[in-house]
Amino acid sequence: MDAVAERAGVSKQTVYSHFKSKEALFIEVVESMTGGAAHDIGEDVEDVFDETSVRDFLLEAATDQLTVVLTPRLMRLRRMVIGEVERFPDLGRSLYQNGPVRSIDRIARALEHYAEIGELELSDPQAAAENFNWLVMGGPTSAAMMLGDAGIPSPSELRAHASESVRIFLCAFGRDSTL
Amino acid sequence: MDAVAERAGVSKQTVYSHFKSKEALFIEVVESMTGGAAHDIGEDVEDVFDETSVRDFLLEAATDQLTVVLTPRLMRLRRMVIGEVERFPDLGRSLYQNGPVRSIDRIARALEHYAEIGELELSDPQAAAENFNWLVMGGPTSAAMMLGDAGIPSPSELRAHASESVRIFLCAFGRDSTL
DNA sequence: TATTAATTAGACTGGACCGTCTAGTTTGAT
DNA sequence: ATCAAACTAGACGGTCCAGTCTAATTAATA
Repeated sequence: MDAVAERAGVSKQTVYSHFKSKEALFIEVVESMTGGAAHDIGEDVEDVFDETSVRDFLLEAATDQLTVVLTPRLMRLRRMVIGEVERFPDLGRSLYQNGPVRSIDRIARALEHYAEIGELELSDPQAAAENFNWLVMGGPTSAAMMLGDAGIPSPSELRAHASESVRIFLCAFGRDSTL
Repeated sequence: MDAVAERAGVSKQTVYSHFKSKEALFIEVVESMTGGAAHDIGEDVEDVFDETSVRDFLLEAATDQLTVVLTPRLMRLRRMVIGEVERFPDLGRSLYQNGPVRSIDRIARALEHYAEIGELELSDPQAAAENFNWLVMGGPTSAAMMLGDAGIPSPSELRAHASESVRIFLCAFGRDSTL
């Protein structure tokens, strides 16, 4: 807390006048950062399915997500929250909701749309969206979690990975016409 | 360390005679646990590709892996290590090597075999194995990381997830004959 | 039996750090 | 100008905890 005050250019007392305790400050930081990142992703691609093909939509969704999430700031946050999950379960839930769940829901809505117009063949959009999400994010995030910021792949690696993930997904859920 | 000594039924001094410091003990615990889990998985399925179909092999590999890794003990270890990655990067590397890397290598060898006998169509077994691994493990492990032990899916959910993952993978890499 | 090595319980040191308190200063509104 | 509210620097108490030290006990070996 001394370091926080110094970094903020403010006295420790002032920090405590804004936040009841270290725990309260920690919680607000996490909620704000996760909410902010979710907003960043949601803004970039907002319900413009109609104009783009499934493949292009998924590719953009994947690369956006990879580039926003795989940031040293967010990865540090994630590591910290995970390390404290047992002490502060709410933080973990918040991160999970504002992170994966939000992205998956957005993708699920898109998949449902593409299924309706006959470009995809799937019975459970939510499940398919989950599979897509983790196919894209699972490897890179896990590596970044355990290997530190050095484990964050380069932008070109991310693009290649996104494109291969989309290919696999479309093999499983795409109609012949879209392949 | 007091708690460790008490739990071991031993004096604190004795703990310190076996382990130079808390950090040293921590490291040995992590290496031992990760190595042990890797051994468990490797043992169950050991180079018996020839007798089983790709689908059955992948299904068994996926369920084995899910059931071994998604254990409260291992998930707690993983959370702890991730939380300390910046302070102890070696621990993270060790966990990554003995966990994901080992599994992926094993799967890559199998995929190569099945490609040779014409049951799979792939140019890069390592990359395909990575995709399979994270398709299977990404969702469940991430949920367990952030939601705590309560986020560990039930055995039946795991089976369903494994089977769906294999289906998707085979859509992308299977030969028509194997579908 | 005698001697040496290992173990034990528990006190203790030192450092880190959260949160409070004090006394003095700045700011802003009336 | 005045008064209240907010801010500042920094000291301080209290707690937690890693690692050491001590004095006594046990185990093992010659």
